[in-house]
Amino acid sequence: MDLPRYLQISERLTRDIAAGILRDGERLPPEVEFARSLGVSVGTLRKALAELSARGLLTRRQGSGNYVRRSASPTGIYAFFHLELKSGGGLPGARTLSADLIRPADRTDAPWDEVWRIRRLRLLDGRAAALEEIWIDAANAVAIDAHTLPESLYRHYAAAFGLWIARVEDRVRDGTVPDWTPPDSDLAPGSVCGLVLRRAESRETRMAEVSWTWFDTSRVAYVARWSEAAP
Amino acid sequence: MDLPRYLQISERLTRDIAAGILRDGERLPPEVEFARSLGVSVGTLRKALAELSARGLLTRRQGSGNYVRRSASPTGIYAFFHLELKSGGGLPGARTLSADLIRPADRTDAPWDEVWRIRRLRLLDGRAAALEEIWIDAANAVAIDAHTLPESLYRHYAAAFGLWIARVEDRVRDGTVPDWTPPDSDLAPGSVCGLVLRRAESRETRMAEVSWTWFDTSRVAYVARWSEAAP
DNA sequence: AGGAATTTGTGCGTATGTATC
DNA sequence: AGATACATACGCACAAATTCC
Repeated sequence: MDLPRYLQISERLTRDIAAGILRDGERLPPEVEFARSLGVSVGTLRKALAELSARGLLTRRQGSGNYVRRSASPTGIYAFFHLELKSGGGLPGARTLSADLIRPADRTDAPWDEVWRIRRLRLLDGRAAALEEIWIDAANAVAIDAHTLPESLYRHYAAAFGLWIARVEDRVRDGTVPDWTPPDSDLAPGSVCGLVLRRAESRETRMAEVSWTWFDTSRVAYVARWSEAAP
Repeated sequence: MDLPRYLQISERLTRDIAAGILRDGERLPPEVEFARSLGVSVGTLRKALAELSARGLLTRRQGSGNYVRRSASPTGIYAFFHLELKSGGGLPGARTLSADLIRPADRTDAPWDEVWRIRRLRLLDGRAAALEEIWIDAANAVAIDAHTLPESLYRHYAAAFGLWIARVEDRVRDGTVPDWTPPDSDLAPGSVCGLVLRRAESRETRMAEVSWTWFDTSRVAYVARWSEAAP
């Protein structure tokens, strides 16, 4: 699968930023010169830079230059996991509880006939923070074994099937305690605050659905950050 | 204030979508034809359409056409207003309750010495949905009169002072009922669900701070949407 | 202070590839 | 298979912001 050249460039720059080859605040070469050294037209390079700018990894300043913004960069894998410790951040982790192939015929809003239902305990700094339930369209997935599931499902699916998260919709709403309880966790199921719903799509096909129920609202919060370029 | 032509076009289309002139699912004319009728080049039109697509108001399908997506649409000016009707969408509006110049010395986390405190009732489809409190750094603002405040503070400030929202952080947390009550509204102050905090920045200087307290969680929800390009 | 050089922003046009109908 | 429509890519000219001398 040949990616378009502008995406090849933006991806390479993304890796360079993540790897520290391009440092925070560093200025890229002027566009004409940079484009020539990359062997593409200025327009193509500009489209790649616009990508990075939209992702917040780059600041483009007219008359000045393009500057790397490593600080504002989401950590990639966890970019769409919006639960954080109130004390700030927290390293996300996951522990798989179960993975079953089920037919959710009883739910009227079920998007597919047959799904893999994965239930995980999400951790922040090693401590239980939320319950996670993932539905993956069985028609587009592959056999899943709870014992071999890696911590980062995102990376696993990206590598194995070329899937990626194209769009996400968070919806915080009144919570209801799920009817499945996590084993040996110190969660207090009475203190549910909200529910976040997240969808992963590939092109036009919705392939997965995720929902979180988080507990202990005194410690864990929903935090979302947005960026926009100047008008 | 002369906006670039591609922004003029995207803004006009945004208004047309919000106003219902362009209906959900409707297909726009082919790009060449549309561009000609607008009197711009195809490239300029494409840049406008890319704007709308990034905002989620448009689905662009290669070989097929451009389709309006009203359902998933933040209306541009309201792109950072993340409260919606649970039934989907809802046209945002605002009614100013008060605008005062105060010195919040009592609050230890007050970011500035003197601020304009604007209190507004936010509406969805004309019905009260949330209370909004805005703090604007008085040193960087201009005298404010509650009676002449336009509905869209964002557009007002963008036009008058060249300010824009550069970054936003939403933080949903346990709510406390504000100590100021809205006049003649049918809100039920007992059903507070959460609090959203939003900051507007200009370059590196934080200049404003916004918080919402929304009521009636059976009707209004917090909804956030995200997009990411393929890896 | 001011003007020239540099650098990105906007806008136009065209050719070709690729998905859809 | 052919026509249609969007995606990618190239190149150029001028505007606007910044930087530098």
